[in-house]
Amino acid sequence: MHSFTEENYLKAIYKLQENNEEVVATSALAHVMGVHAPSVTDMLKKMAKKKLVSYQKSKGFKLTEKGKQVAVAIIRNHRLWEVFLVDKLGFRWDEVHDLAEQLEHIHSEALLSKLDNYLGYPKTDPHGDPIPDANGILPASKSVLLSSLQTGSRGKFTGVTDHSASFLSYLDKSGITLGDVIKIKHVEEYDKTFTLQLKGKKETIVSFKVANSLLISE
Amino acid sequence: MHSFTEENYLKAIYKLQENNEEVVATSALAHVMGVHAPSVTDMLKKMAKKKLVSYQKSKGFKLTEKGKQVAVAIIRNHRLWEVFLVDKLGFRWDEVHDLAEQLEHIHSEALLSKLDNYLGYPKTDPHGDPIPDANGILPASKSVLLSSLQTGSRGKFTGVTDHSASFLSYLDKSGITLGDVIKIKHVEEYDKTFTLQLKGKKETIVSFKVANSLLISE
DNA sequence: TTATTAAATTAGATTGATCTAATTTTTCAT
DNA sequence: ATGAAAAATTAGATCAATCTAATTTAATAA
Repeated sequence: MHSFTEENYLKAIYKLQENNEEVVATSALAHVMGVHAPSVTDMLKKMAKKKLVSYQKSKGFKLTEKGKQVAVAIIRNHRLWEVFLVDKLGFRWDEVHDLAEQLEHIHSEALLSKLDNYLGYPKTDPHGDPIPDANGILPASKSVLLSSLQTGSRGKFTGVTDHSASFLSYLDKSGITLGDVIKIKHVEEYDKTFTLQLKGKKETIVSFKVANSLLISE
Repeated sequence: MHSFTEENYLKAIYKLQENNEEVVATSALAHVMGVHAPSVTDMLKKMAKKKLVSYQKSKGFKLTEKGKQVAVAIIRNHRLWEVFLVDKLGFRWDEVHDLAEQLEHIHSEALLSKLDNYLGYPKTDPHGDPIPDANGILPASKSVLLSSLQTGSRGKFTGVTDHSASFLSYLDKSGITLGDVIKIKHVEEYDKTFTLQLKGKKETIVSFKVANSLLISE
């Protein structure tokens, strides 16, 4: 099948494409992969030969349908393993990313389908990210950034855009938990600090940086 | 840490040593690893540099204490994952080997210790093989081959020496299950065919080849 | 004990993934 | 529209793991 390295490239390209549907730049990919640009060029040529990416010299590249399928399958693996690690083994949500990065490369349809069943066909991972189904269909999310909302609006906290352990444990410490209903009490003009009302808790003040990493639904 | 390849070499050397405490031959290791002899020589030099094996040119080699520790840790991983796959995910005992070969290379003390706890600190894997504890201690087994026993003896079926899927599913088909108490009714002089009495079942006849792959305790 | 066979090692190549340094292509601001 | 800066690619090396072919070392059988 594909090497771990190839799979990691595919995942990275997928995530870079997610934002805007544009082609991806060599330098951007090199940056997220933590390698130097010529390594990316080399790898892209190999993957282009396998029809995983469409690539035109010096013009950027994007995943083919086949490449997208592989990327989504790996993301499915990653997120299902994260659910396992948190729900079954008792890891915290800020501990599971690196482990899932290893587990996501286990190649077995049978394993993933049994795991999915064992976990009760979860729809989202511990960070609120949607889990693609076995056919690679990813439910479209209608969430928006808390930072884009105005005073008085309310919604449910359903995901994060920053998955770093430091941000996640900051949220734990602040008592902001996935699924909480949040109401915006006030937005400070000067520095865009948000004052939040969490159901059943006292008011919490968070910076713009934090508000800009929280996804809100409904 | 160590590469998957190195870990697989260590595991293979460990298994070859297990039988007799002698040094291992390059050709034997090449055979079980499915590579050609010069690859083994190269790899051994690398591993000798890392003090994982002691190696004297053209004289064979054996694991150092350090090498043994790594090998046992991988075997622990492998067997714990097999328990997970069978007990939690519902795989059959003849399906789990290849999957566990992938899972055993996940590097995380924390993961393994949580998995061990989640599984209830099992002592043996689904094939009856003992699981080393977190310190790498492997309980000595006192089992013997069924083929070495005489008519009239009885004991509990606690393990196999042939782990192939074909042998395991043959046992399923024949109704011979791990934990069964087996009594030897008769051993045919001519071809060493064994007639067995399984508790609560009718008599079963198995070939010497089969009797020679069943481990009996007590 | 010595010649033959078997096993192990060395030599030299290959493949995948990476690097640095040099070169080419693209972008973009004047 | 053209020249400087940025981005991408090519060229040439390196490292890990493997190979084949050639050579050396060890085992063994007459």
